[in-house]
Amino acid sequence: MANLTALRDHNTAAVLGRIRAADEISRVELALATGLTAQAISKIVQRLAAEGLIAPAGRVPSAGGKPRTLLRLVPQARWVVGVQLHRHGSTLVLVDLAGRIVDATATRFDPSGATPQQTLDLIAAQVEAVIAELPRERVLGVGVACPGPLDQRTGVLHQVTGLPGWNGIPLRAELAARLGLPVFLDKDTTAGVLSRPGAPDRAFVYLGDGLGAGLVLGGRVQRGARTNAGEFGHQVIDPRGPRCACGNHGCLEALCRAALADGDRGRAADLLGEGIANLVRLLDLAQVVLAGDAVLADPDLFRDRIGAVVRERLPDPGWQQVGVTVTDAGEQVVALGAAGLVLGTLFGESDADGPDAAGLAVQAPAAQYPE
Amino acid sequence: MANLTALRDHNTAAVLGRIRAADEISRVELALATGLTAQAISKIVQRLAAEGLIAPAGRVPSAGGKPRTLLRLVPQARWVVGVQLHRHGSTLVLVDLAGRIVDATATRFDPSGATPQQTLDLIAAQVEAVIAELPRERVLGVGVACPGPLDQRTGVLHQVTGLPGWNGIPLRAELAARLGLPVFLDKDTTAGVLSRPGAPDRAFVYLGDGLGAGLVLGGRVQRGARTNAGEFGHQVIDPRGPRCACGNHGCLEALCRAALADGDRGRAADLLGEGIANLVRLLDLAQVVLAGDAVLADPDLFRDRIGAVVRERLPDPGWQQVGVTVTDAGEQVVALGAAGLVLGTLFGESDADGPDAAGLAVQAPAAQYPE
DNA sequence: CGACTTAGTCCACACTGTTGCTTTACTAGG
DNA sequence: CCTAGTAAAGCAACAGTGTGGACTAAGTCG
Repeated sequence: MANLTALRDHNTAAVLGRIRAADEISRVELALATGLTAQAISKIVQRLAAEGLIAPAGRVPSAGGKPRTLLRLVPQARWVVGVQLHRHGSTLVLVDLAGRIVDATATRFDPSGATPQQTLDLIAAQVEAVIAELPRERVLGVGVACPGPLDQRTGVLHQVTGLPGWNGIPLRAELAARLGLPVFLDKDTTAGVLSRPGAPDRAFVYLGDGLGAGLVLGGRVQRGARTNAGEFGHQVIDPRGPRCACGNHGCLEALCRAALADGDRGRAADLLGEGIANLVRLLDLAQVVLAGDAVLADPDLFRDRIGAVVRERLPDPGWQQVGVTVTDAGEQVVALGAAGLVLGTLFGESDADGPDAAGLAVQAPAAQYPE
Repeated sequence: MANLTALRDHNTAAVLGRIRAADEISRVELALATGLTAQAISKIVQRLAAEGLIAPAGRVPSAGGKPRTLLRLVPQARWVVGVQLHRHGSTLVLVDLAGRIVDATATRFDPSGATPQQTLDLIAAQVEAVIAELPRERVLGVGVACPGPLDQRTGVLHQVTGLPGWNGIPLRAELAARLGLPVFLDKDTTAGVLSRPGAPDRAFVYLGDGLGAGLVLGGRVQRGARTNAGEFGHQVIDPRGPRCACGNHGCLEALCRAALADGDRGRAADLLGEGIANLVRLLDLAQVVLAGDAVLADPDLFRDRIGAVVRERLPDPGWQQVGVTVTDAGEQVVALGAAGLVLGTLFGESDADGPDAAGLAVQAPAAQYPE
């Protein structure tokens, strides 16, 4: 997969990604940013405009010549559905090209009280409901986020935590067959890191029932050899600490939950800060986004204390530029991130390249396309 | 940078990479592996053969038709020099296309006893000596590995540990000017992970004076926002542990060194195993390569105990496939990895794409090319 | 108003990988 | 030995990519 079509798609995605990142940008700046010639940008922009994805948006004051024409996304040109499936129900969001949540539904139900097939029927019905008013050809696809472990490449669930009976369910194929739309599946934390565009090296840290992380490294999602990267909570921070459900002692997750159980959010934040500082140094990250019930209960405290620990642990001024923030999407982060799985294919943030170094391997398609 | 030239280079590198990985491979298999058509492979192979990089190597028994022609690298077609610069001197290796060390020199000297300029002159002379007999146009370049921190993108050293006076030295440019060859610079641990081809998600863990890691994730080197990823040793494993030089308590590095100081290699291995298990789960790695003086002092012990800890900590059978080995390159790993920095550009393992998600950003060149 | 500057496009072009067909080189069967 | 069948590899024409040079559009400035 590295022919002329791939080249075009790659460049097109890069241009779209730049436009999204800049909100408004001129052709000249696009040429500069991508390294392509003005002529190539001109062609690509024409194609995108013909597809309705972008449109001119005013002009920049001239600097002694013809003024630059600003371009921007047409948010309503395409739509994407993001689904979070968790132990207590589902959350759906309808998202436009600009990444704005246009519609949302949260349903509480007990997935273990029904067969997976029934639950899939329910999810499919929910998706249909949310896109009912839209021209179907403008719906790019559906992203689904689940607790792991799962196989992102094949779209099959494994022993999903708290959902017995789902082991081996080919969720992606099942849903694609029901909907007739492209479906993407990934871990909830991995989806979370795609909830908003961000730095090329960043982490999404989710402290809820469990503790997990999603990683974007070198501008691409890190999924790992078995697409289950992000096990952040079970690192041993204190071998004499309390026993964790995973069998070890003093896992970061166990320590944080113990602190939260004591009502001591400050301690939980400090502990989490230690783990995040380790993470930042290991991977040289520029940005950390926090989320999860526990964090959302007191966002400022977590942001400030974790930021403080990170600054303390990374004294070198060169490292000071680590942005620690709490997600602005609240409880919809993961569903929004699931939508991001689909949008990423358009904007070039997902690693459509697959596992191969050179991006040329024969690859399992990242999405299930209906036949 | 994503034009036809880039496309060709990308495919060429992918084909070369496949040939290296397979040792011997036919055109048909190359087409299958890369997804390119047989015709495209035919053209690329012709070009590579014309450049002398590959040559036919026998045939596969026919299965009822024209037999497949096997292709393989011509190891002597190109050469690469790898340099490790450390606190006590330098190690040089001359490496052929197959990654074999053809010549090697290790020199002990005190870099702090001379000006950086003098040391650079010395290194340049050593490189010249090792390539003296070779046709210069067949020397692809020189890779240099240093302790961090440094800026890989600009090729400038920062406050290198143990080498005062080197802060701000543009090592890459200086050396390229002296040699008239492309020069690549990177952290020693990052170089180490490129010492041999390996899994797309792997780590190189070096336990010597310090403790660091090099990471290849999703088939690309993880360098991070400031190209200083790999700070593996200063994760806090035990907050009540001994004080570390970095100011924190109970860093993995401090604990390991304390164990080694006690003569207790087993404890050091177990501790390191914990850290590595955390790493494997966080990034979902398939392979871990161990190196460093401490490990080489008793390779089997480290391999076996770390392997055992990893298997114990990752009980899910899906995770069992983590290969833990000790490098076969001994004390020359880092220098060999420095050579790998150069070879990677040929075989498509390095991330020539730079930090941008789509690989299209205007980028600082990864190598310094002489003018 | 005219000279100048910058943005953006038209057109011919070089070069990529692809498609359809042919040649090469072997096995199998009479 | 000959013929049919099969698979690998190359040839030639082609579609589509980004590029380079010339040209047009739309401003500023003196």
